[in-house]
Amino acid sequence: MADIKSGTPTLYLRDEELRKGIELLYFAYRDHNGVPDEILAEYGFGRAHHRVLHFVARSPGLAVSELLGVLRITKQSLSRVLKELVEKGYVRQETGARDRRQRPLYLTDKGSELERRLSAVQRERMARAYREAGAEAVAGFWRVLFGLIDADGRDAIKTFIEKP
Amino acid sequence: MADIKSGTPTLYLRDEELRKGIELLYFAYRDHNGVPDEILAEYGFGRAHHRVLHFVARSPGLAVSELLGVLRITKQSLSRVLKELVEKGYVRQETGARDRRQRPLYLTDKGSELERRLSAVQRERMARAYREAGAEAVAGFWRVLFGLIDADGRDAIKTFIEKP
DNA sequence: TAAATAAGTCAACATGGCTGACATAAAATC
DNA sequence: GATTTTATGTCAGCCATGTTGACTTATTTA
Repeated sequence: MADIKSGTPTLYLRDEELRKGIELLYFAYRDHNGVPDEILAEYGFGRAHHRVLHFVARSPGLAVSELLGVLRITKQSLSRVLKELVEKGYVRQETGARDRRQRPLYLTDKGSELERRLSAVQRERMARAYREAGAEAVAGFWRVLFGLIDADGRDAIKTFIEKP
Repeated sequence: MADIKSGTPTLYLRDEELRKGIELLYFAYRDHNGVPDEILAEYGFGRAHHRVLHFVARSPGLAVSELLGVLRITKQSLSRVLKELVEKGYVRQETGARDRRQRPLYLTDKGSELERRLSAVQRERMARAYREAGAEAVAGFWRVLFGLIDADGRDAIKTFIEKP
């Protein structure tokens, strides 16, 4: 209705396109995490555990503070899941070589195994989507997702992901 | 390190590409919901309320069972947020015309206002990402996201979104 | 008339965010 | 060398939102 007054008819199409992105993002994100959630439940874990496993697998030796920066949660929230992962033998903490206050994080063999199991189902789904959509679509997928990330978020992930 | 032993160099690129999609999806989804979450908090609402507002705005007159089907949550979970939205005057429930057991959902003026406020910030961010990425990228974005959705999920959203 | 369906409700539990306060060890600074 | 800052950990409690299970009411369908 605001559209009628605004006199910019192209806005209709535009809004429809924006809404489509918003909804697809919601449904895709949900289904992308569906199977991993079921697997995690077998272990008494949740999505938060998965994130820790993912980023520790991604950057072995990651400091706790670095992980906090990536996840953008409080240390109390992280502590809860990290503690469980360490106690159950999925994550190992060493003492920092340069700075002995730090506790660099590593996956144990058991942790690597679970991480691979979880990421396998996500990678398979992602691979299927890539295959169905084609290489050009994949490049566009990355570009738009990157554009959705906050300015400081883009900065924070620079070490992980180069600008697509 | 496992990679060095595996001897399948083509796998590197592929896995890197899949991981990139997985991580970008995580960061983009998080930031996409950041500002709306803050706005919702002003009203004492959460993301679940936003979803209800979104889909009721999207399909006025939606039956409760249809909303449950789209959101894929239990009616007890929905009940909690729907009740609040109705009590606080953001959502209105009528009695179904054809089937009087149904309670078609509509946004009140107040509800529409909030929904527009929430969707505005998401649409602005999405528009910025579209603009930065270009029209071709947007098409690819849709195609890959669609491919990430479960087979039955694709079915369920047919009424909302045509296959990109 | 009986059975199925749409919606609502109560209770209890789990996950994973949050704030606030405080403790310890190590590094950095004065 | 003493002090301050930093990295990490911990306790306690709150909130939002998902779950299961059991049960009710009104209405439609068979």
